Amino acid sequence: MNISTKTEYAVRALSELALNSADKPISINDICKNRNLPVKYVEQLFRKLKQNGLIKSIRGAKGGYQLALKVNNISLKDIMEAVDENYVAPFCNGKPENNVHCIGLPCGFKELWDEIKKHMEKYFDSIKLDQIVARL
Amino acid sequence: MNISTKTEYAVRALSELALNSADKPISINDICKNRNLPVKYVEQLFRKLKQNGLIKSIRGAKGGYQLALKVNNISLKDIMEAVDENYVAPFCNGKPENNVHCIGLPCGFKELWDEIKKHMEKYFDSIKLDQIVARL
DNA sequence: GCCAATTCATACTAATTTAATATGTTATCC
DNA sequence: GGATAACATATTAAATTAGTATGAATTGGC
Repeated sequence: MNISTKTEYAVRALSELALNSADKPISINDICKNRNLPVKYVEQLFRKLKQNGLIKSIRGAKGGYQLALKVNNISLKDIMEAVDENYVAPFCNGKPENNVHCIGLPCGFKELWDEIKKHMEKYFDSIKLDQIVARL
Repeated sequence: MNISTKTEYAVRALSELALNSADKPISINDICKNRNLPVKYVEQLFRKLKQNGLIKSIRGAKGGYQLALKVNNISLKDIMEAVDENYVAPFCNGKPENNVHCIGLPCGFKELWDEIKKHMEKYFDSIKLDQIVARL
């Protein structure tokens, strides 16, 4: 139960976008230079963020990335979901193959983990990028 | 960001204690037989749970474990904290050696992670063992 | 048209963490 | 004194995560 490096890097990089890409796109290279992040790793994260519609890209020289949505419309949940897909993944997901510990027993744990998951998603969804950036 | 196996196992095993150890202690062997958990692994978890004052033990034959506190006085947070110490551990903890990404920059991220951590702790602390057991 | 800058894509390696096992000691009941 | 069970530590195995390497496709500017 912790914030993954993926999430942390994504938040850092997206903050850079939020602050500096309003008029012209900013390249991963510049972002990583500014924020001291590993270029190739961030590239991977950005591909996922793009697939999830959080950012848009311009290819070729002078290209780079910009936010695809308003800063107040991108939540920490969106970021985590994009970059770290099962960011809330309890062990028992109710599927028999993952539930070897409850053989022959009624398993009341799935419900619990589901509830926790729902709570967390709601909470992370309430934290928006603009609030994050406002504090920097 | 997920519920670790450690936490899951601990909750399962403690549920067994909550249900079946009121009058006489129950051994790890029995718990693990009932709940299909790896004995030696659970032993390790129980040592930590004991160190943290959540359970008490009776050594020797006919020995075993019992809860050291009321079921409504043991929270999911207590369990996680005991068994999975940094169960909420964001990457940037404000210490310089973990904060290489903010060299020369004011780092506003620590605050954010701290706030998240506080929220989670409060939430997990609100979930007590009796509520968990009541659902099984 | 070509070169540099840049995104896009995949494969691979390294490091770290987590899960699980192995071995053995100590205490206690019968 | 033997069986049972907690206690303790070390080791191995598996899985995940972080990071690197390589290279193709796209585009702007000279």
